[in-house]
Amino acid sequence: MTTANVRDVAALAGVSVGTVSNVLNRSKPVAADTAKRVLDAIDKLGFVRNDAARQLRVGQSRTVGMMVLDVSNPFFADVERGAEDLLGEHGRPLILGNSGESITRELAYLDLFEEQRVSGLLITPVGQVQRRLERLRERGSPVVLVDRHDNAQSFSSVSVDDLRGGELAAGHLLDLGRRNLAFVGGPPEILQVSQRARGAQQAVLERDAGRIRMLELDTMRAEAGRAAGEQLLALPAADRPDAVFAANDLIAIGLLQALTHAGVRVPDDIALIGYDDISFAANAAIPLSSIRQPAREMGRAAAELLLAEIENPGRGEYRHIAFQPELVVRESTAGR
Amino acid sequence: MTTANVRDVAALAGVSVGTVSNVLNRSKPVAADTAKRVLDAIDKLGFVRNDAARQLRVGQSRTVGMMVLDVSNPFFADVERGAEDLLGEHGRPLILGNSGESITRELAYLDLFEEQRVSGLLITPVGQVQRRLERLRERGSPVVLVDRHDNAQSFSSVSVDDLRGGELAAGHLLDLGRRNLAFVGGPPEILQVSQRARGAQQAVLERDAGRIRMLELDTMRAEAGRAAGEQLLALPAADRPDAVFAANDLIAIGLLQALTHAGVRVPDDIALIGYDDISFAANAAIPLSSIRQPAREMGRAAAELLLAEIENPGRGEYRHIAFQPELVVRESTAGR
DNA sequence: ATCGATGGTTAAATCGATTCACCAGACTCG
DNA sequence: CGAGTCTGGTGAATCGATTTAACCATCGAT
Repeated sequence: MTTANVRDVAALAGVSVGTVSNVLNRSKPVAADTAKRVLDAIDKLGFVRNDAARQLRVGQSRTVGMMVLDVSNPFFADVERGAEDLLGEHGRPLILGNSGESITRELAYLDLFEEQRVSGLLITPVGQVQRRLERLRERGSPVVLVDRHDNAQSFSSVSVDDLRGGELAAGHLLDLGRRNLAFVGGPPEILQVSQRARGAQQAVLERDAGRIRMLELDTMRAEAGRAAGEQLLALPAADRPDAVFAANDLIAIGLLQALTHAGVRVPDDIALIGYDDISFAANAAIPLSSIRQPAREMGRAAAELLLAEIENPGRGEYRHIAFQPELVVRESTAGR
Repeated sequence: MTTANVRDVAALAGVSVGTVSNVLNRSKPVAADTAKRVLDAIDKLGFVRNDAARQLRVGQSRTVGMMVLDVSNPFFADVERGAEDLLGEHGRPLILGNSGESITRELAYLDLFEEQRVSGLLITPVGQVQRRLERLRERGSPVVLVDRHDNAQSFSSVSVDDLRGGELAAGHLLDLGRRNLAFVGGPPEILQVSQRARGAQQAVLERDAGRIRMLELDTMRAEAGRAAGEQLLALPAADRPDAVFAANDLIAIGLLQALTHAGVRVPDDIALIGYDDISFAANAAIPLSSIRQPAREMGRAAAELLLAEIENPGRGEYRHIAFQPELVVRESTAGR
C-alpha cells in the first residue's frame, strides 16, 4: 500500500497529470468543475504532494534556512520570530538550525542546507565560512548575514553598530565616574564581540580616563558569566574593577548571580551593564542596564533583504541595513 | 553553468554513476583506487549531492522535524538541545518549526513536514491534530509527543506528570497557610495547562482548605502575565488572592513585574510560584519558586523513543516515559 | 578443465511532480 | 467565411541519485 501520487489523483479525477499540477500550482487556468473534481480526488485519496519530487524538478526548495548561534538566547529567538513572520506572509517556511556556537555543527548544518538547496539562508556565522557561503550563493541560495556586518561587503546584511554599542556602554560607565572597567566577552572570533570590545576601548581612549581590562570566555551563556564572576572575585580587592561591561545579558546575569552571592553590592561596589536588552534584563534580581538591539525588526529586515535577492537574483548588489543600538539605564548602573 | 551531478563526477573519474553512488553510500565495496579517483573528482567539481533526488528515490528524508510551542521559551529551547544532541550522535539533522502556539502555523508546519517526508517528528501539539499525526505515521513518519501525555496511548510520549506538578505547587501554597489561591494559565486547550490546573484544584479539595479561582490567558508569555497582574490588582483588596500559581515561569515573571510595580509585596501580600524552573527563575527580581522539569533529559528521551521507532518500525507498540516534577522553593514563596 | 564464488563495475529502470510543446474547440472580427 | 485568439486540457520529457540485475574477471577448489 504505497501512498497516492499525482497519477492516481489524475486517474480518479479523469484528467491528465498536467491538469492536476495546474490545479496544485495555479500555473494555468483550469475550469471550475474540473478543478473541483481534482480537489475531491485529492481529498479522497489523502494525497500530499511529495516535496522531494517537486524540488528535484524545480531545482529549488521553497524553504528558507536559518542558522542561529543559540536558540536558547532570547535575543536570537526574537530575531527568528521576526524573520519567520515576514517569510510566513510570503508563504515560505523557515527551518531553523542551531549551531550552539559550535563550528562543527555549523558546518554540518551548512552541508544540510546545501544538499537541500534551500531557497535562501539567514545566518549568524560562527566560524570562517565565507567561502562556503559564497558557494551556496553560486548554487542559487542567496545568503544574508544577520547581526554581523560583513567587512568585505560581499553579502547583504543586517547588523547593529556594535562599535557604537560598545562605546555607549563603556561611555556610560565612565560617565558614572567609574575608572577601572572590565569587559567580559565571549570568544573573540565572534565579530560582534570583538567590535563591542573595541568600542569600549575606544571610549576609554577618547576620554583619556581610566582603564579597561579584557576577560575572554568560551561561550556566551550564563554559566560562563558565573565563572567570570568567580574570577573577578578572586582578584585582590584593590585591583578589582568598579564597573563591568558584559558582552551580552546572559553573561551579565551570570555575573550578577556570582557577585551578589558573594556579597558584592551592585551597583555600589561594581556597576554592571549587559547587551541585547532581552526581556529578562528588566527583571533580573537587580534590574540590568543594557544596550538594546531591535531584535524583531532585525529579523524582519533580514528576511526582506533575502526575499529581494531570491525573487530577482544575480544582480550582485548587496544592501546593508544597520540598526542603532540604544542605551537602557536601570538599577545595575547608578539607579537613582 | 549548472551545478555538477553524479554523472559529471562519474565521467571525470572514468567510472559509472552506480560506482559513484557506491562510494557515496558505502552500499557496496569499491576498490580503493577507484574510490580515490571518485573522491578527487567530487572535490574538483565541488559536487554536493542533491538531497531532493536522493529522497525521491529512497522515499524518505534523513532529517527529523520538531515542532515546539515557542522557541523563545527557555524550557523548550532546552528540550530542543537535548533532542538535537542525541539525534546528532546518530547523524540525523533536526529542523525546527515554531508554532508560536498558533494552530494555523502548526498546521502549516505539519503540511511542510508531511510534504518533506521527514523520517520522524517530535511535537508538542497545540491543536487537535491527532488525525494528522496518525496520517503522518501511516506515511512512514513516526511521531513522538513531547511534554504531552497521550491519553489514547496511541503515540509514544515523554511527559512530566503535570497533575502532580499542579498538586505540588498548590499544596506548597496551602502549606504556607494561604487560603485564597489563584491559578493563572494559558489556553486550556493546551493539555499541560489544564492538567496543572486540575492538579491544583485537587490539592485544594483534598485538604479541604481554602479556595482557588482560575484565570485564563491567551498565551503563555510574559506580557500575558503582566496583563493578568493588572486584572488581579483591579480586584477589591478583600477579594484579592494571597497566593498565585502561574502555569509557567514566563507568566510568573510577568505577574511579578505587575505586582511589584504596584507596590504589592511578594511573598508577604501575595506568594507566587511558577512552572518549568527556567534559568531566569532563580534570578528574577524576587527569586521565583517553581516546579522543575528536566528539560534536557526529556529532549534526549524523546529522541531516543523516536529513533527506536524509525529504526524498527511498525510494531505498533508505544512507550511512555514520565518524568517527575520537583518543587523548588525560593523567596517568592515563604522566603526563609 | 570446469564450476562456483567473489569482488568490482555497469547500464537501465525508477521515484513523483512540473513543464513545454501541442491540440481541440469556441469565439471574434474583418 | 477563414484567420486569429482564447480557454482548457494533454502527455511525454525531465530533474538527479539510487538500486537492481547482469556481467566480467580472477581465483580456488574439485
